[in-house]
Amino acid sequence: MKNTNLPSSVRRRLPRYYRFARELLGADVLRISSGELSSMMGITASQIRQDLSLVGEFGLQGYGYNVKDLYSGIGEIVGANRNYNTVIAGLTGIGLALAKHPVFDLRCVTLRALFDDALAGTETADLTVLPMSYFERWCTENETDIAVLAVPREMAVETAGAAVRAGVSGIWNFTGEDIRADRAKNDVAVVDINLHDCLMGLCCEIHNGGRQ
Amino acid sequence: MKNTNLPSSVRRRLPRYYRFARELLGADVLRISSGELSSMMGITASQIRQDLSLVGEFGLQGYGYNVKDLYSGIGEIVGANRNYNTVIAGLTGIGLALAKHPVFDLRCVTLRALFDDALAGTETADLTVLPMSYFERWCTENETDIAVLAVPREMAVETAGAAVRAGVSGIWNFTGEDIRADRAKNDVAVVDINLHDCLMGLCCEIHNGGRQ
DNA sequence: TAGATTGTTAATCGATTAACAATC
DNA sequence: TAGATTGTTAATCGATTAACAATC
Repeated sequence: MKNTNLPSSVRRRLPRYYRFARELLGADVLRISSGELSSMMGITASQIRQDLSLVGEFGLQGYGYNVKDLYSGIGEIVGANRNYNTVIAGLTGIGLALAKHPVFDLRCVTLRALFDDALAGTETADLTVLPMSYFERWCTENETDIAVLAVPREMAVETAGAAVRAGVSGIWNFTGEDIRADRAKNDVAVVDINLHDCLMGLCCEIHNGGRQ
Repeated sequence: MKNTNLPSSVRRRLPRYYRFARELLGADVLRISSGELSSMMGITASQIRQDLSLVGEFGLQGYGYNVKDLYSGIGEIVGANRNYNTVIAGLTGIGLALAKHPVFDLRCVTLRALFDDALAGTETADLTVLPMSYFERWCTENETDIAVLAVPREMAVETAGAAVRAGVSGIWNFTGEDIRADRAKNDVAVVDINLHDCLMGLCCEIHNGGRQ
């Protein structure tokens, strides 16, 4: 690891680099040049070299990047070697789909508990669903790292509050209500996924003539 | 409408402005200043004034912004007054959740058809699910604007190709495979939602000490 | 009029790209 | 050695912020 104080623009690209590195590794590719990676990823070779040089030192002049080093190097910065205990609150709609989604095959993320009143007591994804009233206490007692919020929008703020009080480190919010880091607490990372805004963004791109 | 050639940074923020304008309108707020909006949205008042002045002229010096004008003005640029015929391909997991999700209550987006082999013939969201083999022809014959891809990853490229051949204007891609505009066609807008990258991004933020 | 708040300009800041010397 | 490709610097480009005159 070279520089922990990466520009946020670079840090935001890391998960994608990491995915490509993993896929190359899975395909038994040993080395790759910035030029090849550039055409695979659709970004400039210059940007790739600039980014990767800030992240670490896995390149070899005249040769390219060693895929294995790339994968483990990015993994370290991205935090893929730790384990993140994760829970989902709300299983009506998106929550249930996420519980079964391959995204939770990520080695570093472990789904530990599911909360939903209507489905409490049933089994999903090898877990027994718990009622929402258990949410805050369970998260507090079980060192929860990530809370996925998929409750109805009206419950969003309340549930986010419970997650923060329970001491989670990150919130992945699908409720449609903005949670935002500044509303939570300084040391809680928040990613708001607003499907509404996102679809409207696509409409906007279409309306203004696609790519431009 | 003032300037169609908005910087993309501004255009990307429009859906969120639009959402806040709609909510203010729903709450019967008649006027709002950049300062008030700033604290609601968590961005600077300066950026709001800069952005909105590029978008149109709904501000009044000494008064603020007329919420109704704001809503209709942004709606026009964002393309909210048209109708987008939309289909979903793949109902295992995320696709089914999306079909039932309030995101499709957006007035300008109309869900017209659902495609899935396992569920073909059943009813969902007031529509009879069609088999995937009908996908391309149906989209061609029914002037489809947006195709939501939620098929298994292995089918992603094939299904995206079918959508492009059918002449859709936009693709909302949840498959986990990159589709990207440059892989599709110049006049097709693509929004890739990669849940995997997104969750890894949250892990990365947590690992590097939350917000910084 | 006085107070408030926009629209706009200029200054700053950060991100991307181009170019090339260093080096395997 | 010759060829290839990185790492890094400098140049460009774009986005954000600060400041204030214009104006309701």
